[in-house]
Amino acid sequence: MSKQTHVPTLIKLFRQFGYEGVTLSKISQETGLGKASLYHHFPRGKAEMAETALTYVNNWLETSILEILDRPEPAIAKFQSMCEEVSKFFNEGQNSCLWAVLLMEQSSDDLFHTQISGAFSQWIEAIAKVLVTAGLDETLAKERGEDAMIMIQGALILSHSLKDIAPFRRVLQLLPNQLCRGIT
Amino acid sequence: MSKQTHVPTLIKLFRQFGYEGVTLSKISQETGLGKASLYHHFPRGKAEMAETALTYVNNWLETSILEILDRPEPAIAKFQSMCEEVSKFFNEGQNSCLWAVLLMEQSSDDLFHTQISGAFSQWIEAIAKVLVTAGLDETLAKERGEDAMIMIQGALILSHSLKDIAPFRRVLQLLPNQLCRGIT
DNA sequence: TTTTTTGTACCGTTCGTTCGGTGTAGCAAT
DNA sequence: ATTGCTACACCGAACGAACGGTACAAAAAA
Repeated sequence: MSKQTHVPTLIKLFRQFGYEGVTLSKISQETGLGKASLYHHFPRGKAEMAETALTYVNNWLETSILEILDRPEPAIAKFQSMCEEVSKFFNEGQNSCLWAVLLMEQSSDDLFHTQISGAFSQWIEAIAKVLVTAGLDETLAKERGEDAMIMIQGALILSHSLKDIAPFRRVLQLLPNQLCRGIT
Repeated sequence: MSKQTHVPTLIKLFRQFGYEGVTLSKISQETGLGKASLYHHFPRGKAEMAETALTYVNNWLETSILEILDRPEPAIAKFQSMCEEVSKFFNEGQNSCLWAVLLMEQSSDDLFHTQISGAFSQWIEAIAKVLVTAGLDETLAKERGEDAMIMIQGALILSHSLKDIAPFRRVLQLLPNQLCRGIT
């Protein structure tokens, strides 16, 4: 079996239990691979497994989200498609965000911080670019991009805490218009 | 030394490394207490140490935040004081939130989820009550309370990711007016 | 003295990791 | 068709280290 086969399992585990919370036994159990086999695919061990999961998510950002925001469509339509994709990715708010999870534990921070920080910046920049093209001031556009990250991440935490996906749904429903407010 | 003396250290450790990321060795090192002493103060071990840290934070919520929101002042003034207190508590966005950290690792979720969920609900309810008193619709008021949680938590994650406290500061600066919008 | 607090040594378990392989498929050369 | 060789995916068993936790007696405080 290919190495890529087990990446979704890795993502699921790391975002559910965090880096320190995931054990090789759990990974072995969930993938059906022996511990030694895991080291065949990921010679640098647990760190490489988490990095691979992170790379997969960052790839989702580039191929799904950034692609949507680059389409030749009106800004509002792009943001609506983006929010649909986000909702699908996070299973309507029931999944947590791998970026946020790995950010929290500062132990492994330096290992992953570059990738995570870069992902956020890329996403913000892409949203800002859409808004600037639509005629918005550059500074304001970037703030709106940051706002999008803030609301998505905050909504994930709140929904996760209350065990109620309503806040997440509401945020994603209002976000497109909120980003476009004041655009001709 | 009293048990309460070392609670801030516990909070610092758990929010920095997460529940699984904190080891008794680290705690022993940071507090200067031997393992036996730790088990004297916290007979149920690591879980009790985390619970104590969590209880301390929940106590901060009740004595600081909920007290502010219960003062006989205009809504906008209450929210401004609240945001100042929040900014102080999170060291202008440089600290992460213990609630969010412990929420992330679902391994220990059932142990802490009740306390965390309760804290969020209390805070939301207190904000909503202020807004209802100021004449806002009940449903809308509760949504505004949720929005406050969303923006604070989201801003913490973003600021932590970008290693830039500007988004956190901006959110806290705008939050009072945002909560009060549409109030006579 | 009695109670509370601590240092030290230790317990069994599990951690991430590594060693030394097995089984299988392909692929030439014989 | 058989042989030898290589590449690959896989795994059981074990490693040293560190984990959370405990027993117990010395020491400090009351």
